[in-house]
Amino acid sequence: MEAFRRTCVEKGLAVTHQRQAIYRALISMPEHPAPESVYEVVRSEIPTISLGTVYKNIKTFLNAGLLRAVTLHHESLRLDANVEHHYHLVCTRCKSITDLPADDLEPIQFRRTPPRGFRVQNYSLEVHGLCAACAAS
Amino acid sequence: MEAFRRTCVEKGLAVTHQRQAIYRALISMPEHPAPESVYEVVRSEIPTISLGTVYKNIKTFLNAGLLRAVTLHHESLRLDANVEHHYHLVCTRCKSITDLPADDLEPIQFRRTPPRGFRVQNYSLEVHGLCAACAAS
DNA sequence: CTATTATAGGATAATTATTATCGACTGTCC
DNA sequence: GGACAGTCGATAATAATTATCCTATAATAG
Repeated sequence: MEAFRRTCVEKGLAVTHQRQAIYRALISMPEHPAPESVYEVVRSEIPTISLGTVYKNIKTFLNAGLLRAVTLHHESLRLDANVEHHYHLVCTRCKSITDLPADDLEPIQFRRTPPRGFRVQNYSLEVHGLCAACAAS
Repeated sequence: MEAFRRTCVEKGLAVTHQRQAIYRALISMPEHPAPESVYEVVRSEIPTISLGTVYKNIKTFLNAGLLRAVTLHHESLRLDANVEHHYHLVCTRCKSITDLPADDLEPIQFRRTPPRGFRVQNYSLEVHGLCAACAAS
């Protein structure tokens, strides 16, 4: 929480009551919540907060690196007609996706059994970075 | 394309003009398009097709396993306040997400340099399967 | 080959998630 | 303590997706 305040100051962000409540809610929620759920939690502390404020600050926190999105592609469904096992190269700048053959990487190996009785079916891996075009600029 | 027709018959899906055009568009698009882009391409072949039909059939294809979505979480932004490097266990049934410490897996190793001048920044890995609760039922 | 029927398509409205706008308010800095 | 920029809350607007409903067409039996 102290680190949060420090980062806000560094980035020139006002440390408001609402921002602190939103951030506190986020770190208390390990279930990777959607903005709507964060709103529910924050509202129990600040009943007058608006959903727009929650969205705005989540976006602010994402830009400040205080927070991460689980996927880079939540804005729209992206499709893959190649149902063979393979991975993806994703450009963090232009969001383009290209295929990466599975055997370009060493196979994924668990060091211990997955926790909490999770029954593994398969896995997906995205390599993030800059595509050639974006790296050039 | 023959395999497509066979799968349709197996799953009791009518092999319509529109479905074939949509599927043909999909396999011709390696850029992992959004439904809107697929619609644009199909429309050049069937100008009267409706966007709703494209959406409906994409969903049908996903259910039939003819197609895959790049991410399981496109319907809404999912947040992660833990900015340390770690992975995710994702339940394919209830879509719940739990953290998996990075050192539960052997480190990811490239066998060859990534293609197309891609400059790697980091990577994200999701292990898909059934959580304990969903596996029980 | 034609009739029948279930399924699918097209047009459109509705819903959901997210973003923008704008006047009022409040941290921050002097 | 007051000025100013940045933030908030309310609300409207937009974007993505889904549902509805009536018509058209693919599958299939005869």
